[in-house]
Amino acid sequence: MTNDSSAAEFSSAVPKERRGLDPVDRRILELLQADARMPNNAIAAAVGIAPSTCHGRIRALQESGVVRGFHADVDPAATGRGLQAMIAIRLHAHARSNLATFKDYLAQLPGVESIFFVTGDRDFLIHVALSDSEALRDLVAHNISVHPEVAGTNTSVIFEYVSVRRPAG
Amino acid sequence: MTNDSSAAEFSSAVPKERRGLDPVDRRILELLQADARMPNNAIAAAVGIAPSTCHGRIRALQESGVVRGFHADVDPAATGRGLQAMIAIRLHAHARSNLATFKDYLAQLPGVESIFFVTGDRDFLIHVALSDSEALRDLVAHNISVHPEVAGTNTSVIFEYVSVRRPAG
DNA sequence: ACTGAAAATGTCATAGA
DNA sequence: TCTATGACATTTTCAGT
Repeated sequence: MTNDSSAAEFSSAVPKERRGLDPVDRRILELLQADARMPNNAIAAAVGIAPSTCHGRIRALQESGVVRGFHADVDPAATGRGLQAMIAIRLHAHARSNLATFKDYLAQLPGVESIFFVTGDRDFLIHVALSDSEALRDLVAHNISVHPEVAGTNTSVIFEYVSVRRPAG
Repeated sequence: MTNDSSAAEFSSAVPKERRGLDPVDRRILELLQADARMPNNAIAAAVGIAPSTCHGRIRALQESGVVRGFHADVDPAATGRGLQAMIAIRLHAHARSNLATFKDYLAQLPGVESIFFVTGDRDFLIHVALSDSEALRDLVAHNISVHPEVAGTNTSVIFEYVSVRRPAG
């Protein structure tokens, strides 16, 4: 299993946080991405290590920030927000100094699912999920367009949104 | 199994799938969105119902499709994909009949995190996470732009991506 | 819908490779 | 340092009420 050469000494002494992830770690991550509620011992069996070792690895992955959290994927339509849109926002040139503040403002708006701060002809893209077109119009008209830093917006309705989950490999 | 109280009969006989969500259900959903690994009995205590009842509600929410799954949030940078981008894709007018096929093609490409099928001047927006700019260039040049159905692409690098989690309310 | 018991699971301490 | 085994605490699950 382990070789007895002196080189092995060095490689195993390196802390895990500073190295790349093991194949085993990557496999654990894939399984947890597919199902965050998969039991620890089932994960251990799937990747071929002991449950306690697996538990320690998962804990290390969380504490090192590789795993940022575990979240339920809730259907927006089921909670009364069946209309999704992508709103592109362009800011005035002089307003680009305090982008963090504007980002926090966007995060507080109702229905905002995610925020992309991008290069190119637009500054922000925000993905929103709202009850209906009236709520979308209100959001853009009353909360975004009127903002003094906003130079312009461009709203696209989302017909379909797919979050791609990669299979184990 | 059957109770003899006529009043309780009516209120409990309504199937949960056809009604709107209870305030208790909504609270459970919020907690699970914040932390999918929160223990059932902790959720039950937080929302003020018995663990068995809470467990039944969570199972019903899953089976009715309100909860689509539980997923680990893994930092893309930690798995060697530190460069994120949003690629806008415009299709040829004649190619818009088989959008589902093209969507499946996109979903199979490496690094694709999510796909937005939108209205407006673009047809698709895809959020990708890749190792470096070379991988991004390869993806656009060799896998997207060359596709016969693609009329044009527009790539924006993502400086920051924030997934907004709404607090309990 | 609640309570309590049994089964399954998660967690931690200790020890070996 | 990584891994494995076993004891213990917690949680899930299912019975009855």
